[in-house]
Amino acid sequence: MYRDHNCGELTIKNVGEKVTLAGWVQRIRNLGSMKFIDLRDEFGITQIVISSESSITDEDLKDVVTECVIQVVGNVVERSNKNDKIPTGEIEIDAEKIEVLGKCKNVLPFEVNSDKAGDVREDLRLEYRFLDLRNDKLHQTILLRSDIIKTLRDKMNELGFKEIQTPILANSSPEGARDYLVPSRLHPGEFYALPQAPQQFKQLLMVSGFNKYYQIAPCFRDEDPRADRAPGEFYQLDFEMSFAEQEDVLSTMEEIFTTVFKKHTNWEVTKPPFVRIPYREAMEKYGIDKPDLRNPLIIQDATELFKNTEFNAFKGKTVKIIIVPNGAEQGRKFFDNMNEFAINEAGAKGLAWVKLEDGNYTGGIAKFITDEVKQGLEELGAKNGDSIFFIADEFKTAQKIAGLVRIEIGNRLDLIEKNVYKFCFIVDFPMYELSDEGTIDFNHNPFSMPQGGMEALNNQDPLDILAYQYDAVCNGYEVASGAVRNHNPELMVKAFEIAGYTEEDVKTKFGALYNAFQYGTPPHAGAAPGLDRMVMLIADSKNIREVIAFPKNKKARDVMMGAPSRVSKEQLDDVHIILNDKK
RNA sequence: GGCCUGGUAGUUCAGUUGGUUAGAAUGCUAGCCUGUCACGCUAGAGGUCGACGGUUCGAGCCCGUUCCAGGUCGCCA
Repeated sequence: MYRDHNCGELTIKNVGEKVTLAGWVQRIRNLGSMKFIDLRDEFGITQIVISSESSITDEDLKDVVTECVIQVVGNVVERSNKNDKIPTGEIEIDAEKIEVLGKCKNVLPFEVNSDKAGDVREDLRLEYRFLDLRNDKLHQTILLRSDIIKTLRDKMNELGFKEIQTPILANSSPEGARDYLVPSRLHPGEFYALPQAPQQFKQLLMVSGFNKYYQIAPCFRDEDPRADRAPGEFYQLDFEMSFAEQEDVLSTMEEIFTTVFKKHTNWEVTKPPFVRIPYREAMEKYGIDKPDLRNPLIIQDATELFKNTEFNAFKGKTVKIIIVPNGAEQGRKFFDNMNEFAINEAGAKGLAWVKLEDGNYTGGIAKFITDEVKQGLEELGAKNGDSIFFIADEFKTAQKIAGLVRIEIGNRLDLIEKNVYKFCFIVDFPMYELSDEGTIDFNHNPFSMPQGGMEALNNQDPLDILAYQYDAVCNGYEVASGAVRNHNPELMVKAFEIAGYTEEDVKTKFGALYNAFQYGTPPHAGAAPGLDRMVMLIADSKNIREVIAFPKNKKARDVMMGAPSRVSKEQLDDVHIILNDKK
């Protein structure tokens, strides 16, 4: 037996007991003839004391260094000096015997469990992730992730969902992100692909009559990462419901999100129903399809106001404005910095602004504000003491830049509401979009049901057709994406035809699904909340790698394990691969 | 792939206009210390200033190239 108690449970009630503890040496305080050791495990810290009367010699303590693993036998005694910062602070263990179970032979690459642990260079922390995970904050986040997964599973089961595993070795799908390929040994020249999502499998489960499916599903996409997007692999709470419409899925998500966020945080959580914002409205008001509703600023259109302007930069452009309440109190530097941001980070040509002070428009482009424009701006809500930013560009670009500027102003002026999770759904995504080459492309998910069905596909401008396609958004992060699926093979063929695919294409690329839909398919819909993002939000972390036990770095490399790596010639031969190393 | 920021003791950082031997904190090592809990005090070790090239009498600092890391855009059905 290595231990009979953990390091977080002994209290004043245990005084007099003889106990055996085991854990890591967090800190040694050597006062000469008397020594203290903070012994740590996942459950807490217990102080070990080696008194002057102890039979433990310095020789016995030779290998007892920071972060080694020891076993301690001793008696629980009441402390003369208590520590009210930790639950075990009223007692300590008077050590009789100390044995090193796991030596720490090497110099630590960084200080483990110090206040500064989170500031250490990230690539070093990733290389020694097993040490970094000893740090309490990160350690607790990974435990939190485990608890969240349990809450999700409990909730899904309670709602009648059944967890079903789908293949990891799947097939390459032509749409979407770049696939991770796995060469086949038995079939020379052929490849599996790791699934980007269990999309087709879960729809096939609906065809098979499974009423409600879910899975904590690993997804693999070979795309560049972001602070909120892990490279390579990530997890989704993937679910699908038969005989379901959009509202059935949205209310299910409301239930899931409020349950898990309320259980694991103290912050205020949006009460259902979450506001449903049509995609086009989101783009107009927030310039982005994942608006942070904690930010009170909104974008308004002022194109009409400036149609007769003398200001060349605005002529013939879409003009978006952001009115910043009490923004006039900001100094010149703030406006210069915002301008710099707009140009360098947002890709704007410039960022015009004015202040509204004592009834006058001052600064920036004030001289171009005519009486007519003044009146218009005031009708849009501008009042004394405000400042106004103007973004003029082509329609889509202006929207996008205004969106980025809105976020930046919110951050710089600290306008973001604190300690709250604000959820919304973005609905009515367009079915199609114009590609850079000017062709019609699927905007989002080719399996989504077009609103208006065959009628719409036949008669509407494809770019006007909306899909039953929705995202869940929380505090500016896309936390889920889903759709009512197109389960009608004829509709599917027509939908693909508009995007330039023939029926044959559909059959080759999505053969299983297309075929299955010929045999009686229930209408179905689903979504996939991102697990990593949820944990990130709940843990209030800015970086997705903080919520993953063994994350890859920005170049999708595992610097601890050394993946990816070269493999032997024999292994390559097995899978019929010859490397082209010339590049 | 583009852009932005960064790279100086084990770690986190400072380093003036280009000027003697590159500093601090922390960690580490040794010594002292009987109530510490981020113990304290004293001493010590520890540096290819990411790499390469250039300008200069002289480069951590200026210039060029390159590597690495993070952020961001592209990308992410």
